This record gives sequence, C-alpha cells and structure tokens, in this order.
Amino acid sequence: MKKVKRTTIYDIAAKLGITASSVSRALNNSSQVNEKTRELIIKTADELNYKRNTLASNLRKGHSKTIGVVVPRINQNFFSNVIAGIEETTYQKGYNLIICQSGEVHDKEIQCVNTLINQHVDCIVISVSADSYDYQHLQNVLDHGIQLIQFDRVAEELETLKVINDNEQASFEAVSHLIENGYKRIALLEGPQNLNIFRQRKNGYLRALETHKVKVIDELVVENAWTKELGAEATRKLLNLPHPPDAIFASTSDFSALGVLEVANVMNIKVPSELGICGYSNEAFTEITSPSITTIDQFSVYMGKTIGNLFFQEIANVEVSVKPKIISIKPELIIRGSTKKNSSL
Amino acid sequence: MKKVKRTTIYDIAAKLGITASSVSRALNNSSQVNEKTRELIIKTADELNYKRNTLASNLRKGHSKTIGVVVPRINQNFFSNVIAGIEETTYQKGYNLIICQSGEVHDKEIQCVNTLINQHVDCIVISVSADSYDYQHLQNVLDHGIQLIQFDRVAEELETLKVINDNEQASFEAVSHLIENGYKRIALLEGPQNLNIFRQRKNGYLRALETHKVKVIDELVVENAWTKELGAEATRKLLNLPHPPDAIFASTSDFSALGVLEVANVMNIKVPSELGICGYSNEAFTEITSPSITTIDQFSVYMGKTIGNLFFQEIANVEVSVKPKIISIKPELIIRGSTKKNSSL
DNA sequence: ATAAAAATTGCAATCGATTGCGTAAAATAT
DNA sequence: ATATTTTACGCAATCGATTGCAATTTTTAT
Repeated sequence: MKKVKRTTIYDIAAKLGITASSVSRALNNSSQVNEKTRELIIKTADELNYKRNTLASNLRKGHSKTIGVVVPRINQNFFSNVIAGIEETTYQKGYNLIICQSGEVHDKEIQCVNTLINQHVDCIVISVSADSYDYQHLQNVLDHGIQLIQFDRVAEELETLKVINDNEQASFEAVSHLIENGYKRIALLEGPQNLNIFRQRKNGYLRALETHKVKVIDELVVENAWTKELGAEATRKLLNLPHPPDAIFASTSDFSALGVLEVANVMNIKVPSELGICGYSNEAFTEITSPSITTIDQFSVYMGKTIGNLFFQEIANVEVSVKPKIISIKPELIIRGSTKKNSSL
Repeated sequence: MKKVKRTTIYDIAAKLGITASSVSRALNNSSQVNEKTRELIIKTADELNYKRNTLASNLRKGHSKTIGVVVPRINQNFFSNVIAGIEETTYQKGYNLIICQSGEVHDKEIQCVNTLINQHVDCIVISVSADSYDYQHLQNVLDHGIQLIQFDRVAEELETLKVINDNEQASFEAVSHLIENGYKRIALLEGPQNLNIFRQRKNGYLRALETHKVKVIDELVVENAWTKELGAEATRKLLNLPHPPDAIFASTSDFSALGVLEVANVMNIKVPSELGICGYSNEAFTEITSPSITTIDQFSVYMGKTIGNLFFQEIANVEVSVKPKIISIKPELIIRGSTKKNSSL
C-alpha cells in the first residue's frame, strides 16, 4: 500500500488563491463566507477528492464525536443487540462507536477504559464484567470529564447515568407464574452474586416465594450456573435429590435453561408436566426447542436506542441534570410450553 | 458534566522544569532520555493522572491505529462473531475498532465508508451490503491509501485483500451429501445473486448435481429466499408442486432452513425421511431443533482472527506484497438429523 | 588534563483544522 | 458624495504530541 498524500484544506486554498480559513468556513457552512466562494470551494474540494481529517478537527474542537462501548463479549446476543441499538441512534447524529470487549476479565476492562479515555471519547457506555471487584477505573472516567453510562450490569454505588432492566420485577413475575401454574418446589440457578443483575433476580425469586407463602429451600438454590454446561450439571444434581424440584428457574440465561432441558430429556423427565423450566433473555432458540422455553425478553435493541438517546439528552442540557438519572426498562415474561404444567402443549 | 482541563505533557514538563520533548520521549520509551528523568516523569504523569491524547498523537504520526469495520448488521451471529475475532487479534496490538452497520443499504454503506476515511482509519474491513451495485466507494478507500480487506461478501472485481469462505466447495459437499443419502429431487433456496457468496453457493449446487449426473430442475430453484419467512413461503410452494422435492438446501441461511422445517411440520411431512433439509451457517439453534439441522460451519470467529492477522502481516512488509492476496477458509459440513434419510434419528 | 565520543536535553517546526480578531471591500443610509 | 453598517476574507494562535537538528553536558579515550 503506497503512501498517499491526502489533500488538505491548504491544498484547496492554494489552488484557489485564498486562505485555509475560508475553506474551513465554507466546508462548515459558516455564514461568513460568500455564497459564490463557497460553491467554488466545495466544487474544488470535490474535484480534489478532499476528505476532512477528523483527527485534526476533533483535536482542535476538543471532542471526538465518538462513543466508546465496553461489553464482556461482542458476540453475545444481548450485547450485540444493544450495540446495534446504540449504533442506530448515534450514527445518525454523526457519532462513531469504538467497541471493546472485556472478555469478562477485570484487568482487560480497565485497559479498555483507559484506551477509550486516551481516545478522548465523549462518552463511555459500559456493562461491567463478571469478575469486576472495584470501580476505580469508572470513577476515573468521570474524573476526566467523560460522560459515563452504565447499562444492564452496573456498579450501583457509582452515581452515573444508568439504563437497566427491572430484573427483580421480571424475576418476581416469572416465579409467580410458576407458582400459579401449580409448581411447588422451584429451584433457582443463580449467577455470580457480585453482579447486581443476578442479585436482583435472586431477590425477585425470594420475594415471589414469600408473597405466595412458599418456603425457601436452600438446597434448591444453586450458585454460578450460568452456562449451558453448568446449568446441566446443576440440573443433574437437583433431579437426583431425595426431594427434587418440580420446576427450575434458570435466572442466569437461556443457555442455562437449555442445559436443564437437555438433562431432563436424557433423564426422561417430562417437561412441562414433571418439570417446569424458565430461562432468561429470550434467545432466538427458546422459541424452537420442544417444548419451547418460557423466558424473559429484555428488549435489548430498544435498550441500546435508549442509551443513545439518553446521551444526546444529556449533552443537550449540560447544567440542568444534577442527580444521577436511572432509566429502568420493564422486561416482559414470555410464556411458552415449558411451564404449562396443566395444559397440553 | 463539568468541563475538565486534562493534564498534558506541558503540565508535566512545567511541574518538572523541563521540556515537553523530554516528557514525550520518556513516555514513549525513547532511549534518548536519562533513566532517572524518565522515572521522575512517569511518576509525575501518574500523580497528575495523565492520559495521552491519542488524537494529537495520531495526527502528528499520520495514522490512527484504528481499524474500521462495516457490516450489514452488527447483531447478526456471523458478523458479531467475525467482529469478536477481529477485536481479539487487533486489540492486543493496540488497535481500536470503529464499527458501523450498513443495514444492507448501499447509501448508508457509502456514508459509513466516508466516515471511516475521515477518521483516518488505517484499514477498512468490509462485508458489502446485499443491495450494493457499484464499488466506487471502495475504490475510493484504496485511492486514499487506506488498506482494504473484504470478507465473506466481496466485490470480486476489486483487487483487494480478501478473506472468504470457499462457498462453492461447501455447497458442493452439502448437496453431494444429500445425493449420497438417497435424496433425488433437491431444491435450492438461493440468495440475491448480486452477492458473490450466493452465486458461489449456487454454483456448488449445480456442480454437485452435474457430478452425480442429476438433472437440474428449474422449478426447484427458488430466488431470494433468505429469511425464515421467505424460506417458509418458498417451501409451501415447493411442497405443493405436482412433483415436490424430497430435499431442500437452504443455501442462504439457517433461518431459512428453520422456515422450511416449520412448514414441513405444519404440513405433516416427515423430516428427514420424506424431506431432507440442509441450512447454512451453523447457527446455535440448528443443534437443538428436532430433528437437528444439517448445516455448514463457517468458523466465523476464526475468520475474524484471520482478518486481523492478515492486516498486521501486510503492514509488516509494505513493499513485498504486490498481488492481491486472497485467503480462503474451508467451511465444514456438519451432518445432523435433518438429512439422515435412511437411518433413524 | 585534553580531545573525542556519547548521552541528554532543548528548540522549533509540524500534523490539519478551527476561530477570535482585525481589516479591507462592498452595501446601505444620510 | 460622504458616513456608517455589513459582509467577506486574511492573519495568526491554538489544540497536544512528536521529532529532526542543534546545543549542552557527561562519559570515555588518549
């Protein structure tokens, strides 16, 4: 790839015997440049195949028109949907997205954040990784005067903008639904409790049991079962208990729920009559398993759009917003075959 | 968000009574700065919470250490996997990714590319949108001296680096597999023929039929059936033919194949005994339908990594590479239940 | 102790675009 | 025709970091 000298506003100015100032103004639709000169400049810019150097422009202007996004995994359905949503709203306002993945590793998350600070992004959107234990790096973002929006998995103690799902409520509704459908011994597969979302889901589970006066049975609550494999393993143990559960709420993910379903199939336990299953996230596949899996839709693309809009709202009125804003999106319980205890499929 | 004055190398220099030059050199591990001064500088930089302004640095150095990626949809499995792969290899070399989605719209694709040129990215990685009809914008990338890597869906006539799947061969193997399993009337659901990948898949289909001396039946080839809905619609028509097919190769996607399967279920046609089905992409759900769907794995994450590595290889030896390089990845046929005509599930 | 070589540091220009301020030219008012 | 206001454009500094070259200091050799 040969080195190419790109045309600058100086080249245009030189060709026209004017100053770069005028070229710059013309290209920025400033009113203080003659209409004819402007046309001439634009025409010449076009001829010379001029492309503005955003780096220089941003350096001068002191912002980058860029938003940094940090997620655990880009290629996880939920996250890629959120990113798609963010992109949609921000692109049309001329903002670019820089995407990083932390791979669920705290140190890499810090690195990502630092890179984004170096890039002088105008905003950092983040969903923290599972093993995050402190939030100094996020505080640092704020200290650098960069807007910070946390979503889904958030550090609650930090006063930032947040866009979250009402996990507690969704979880409450899911478990209530199970109870109302006649399930009596409901197990919970829970995720890492250092993440707020999993704590909330557990709380929703507990509240539902309490509300319906169902006793909590400790041995039916399984920690860290948030992959398909871990879900399957947990299920094997649960179903081999002297008093096995008659329903499993895989609060961690649909993948975990899928693991449950597969084990049930192998063990020849009928779903939903002998075992109810509820997942979380509304992954595409939950619709096509047999039976299809009851789950919770998080409106991920919408969440992304909300994040984008929130950002623009914030930069629109700089001083007005004092208190940290939290936008909570209500997820929706999608009832499917895997929890219809009393009816046929 | 209050405006914060960020510390620069000048602040550090001032505090230490030295020049910004030395600070810069110290921070870049230049050998021409005294070890003690360096330590002092680094310590002070740390104290002042200094973060390099990458914009300024890049402007001066004439590159951005940034790679632009343009895909039709970020939240499509294949693409988000490729992106994840690219990110993995490029991140560790200090490169950032700017992601854009064209939404399958040619004009937006052009806009995206222009934005990336403005950003002075060092490389643009692109998979063209379905309705792309000309490639002036890609030529423009080259004209600006920006490295261009096309992947998957590529404009063949452009001499650029390409990372592709051997679609023709994969398709050939899939159809051969169907024939060898006793299917005789094999329908093809094809995608937009302006995209190379769909042309190649069709060619593979035709070559397989020819090789096995099976006649091509025009009415079994259906155009533009590349969503679940279109796949379903096409299937209804096909299965209502006087001489319906006994197998359908949904060369466009697994979603299309899923549409086929659902229609077959509704019409009470047994898969795989009465109808064989083969999809494309190895989406997660193909494993868990019943029967599970035979499909083709494209090694998408690996593809992303390959793209990243190719880029670094290229910038390593600038002059050596003259001819356009094409890396072809061989996809793998994953045989599952939906094509086992003669055996039980 | 002196000359030569090497190691440090400073100076000033540069990357490309933007913008406040000043001035010349054109348009309008008196 | 002269005074005043507008409009259009140029000058020069600025954003923050980098780097070739020059200048100074330190080290090594003689």
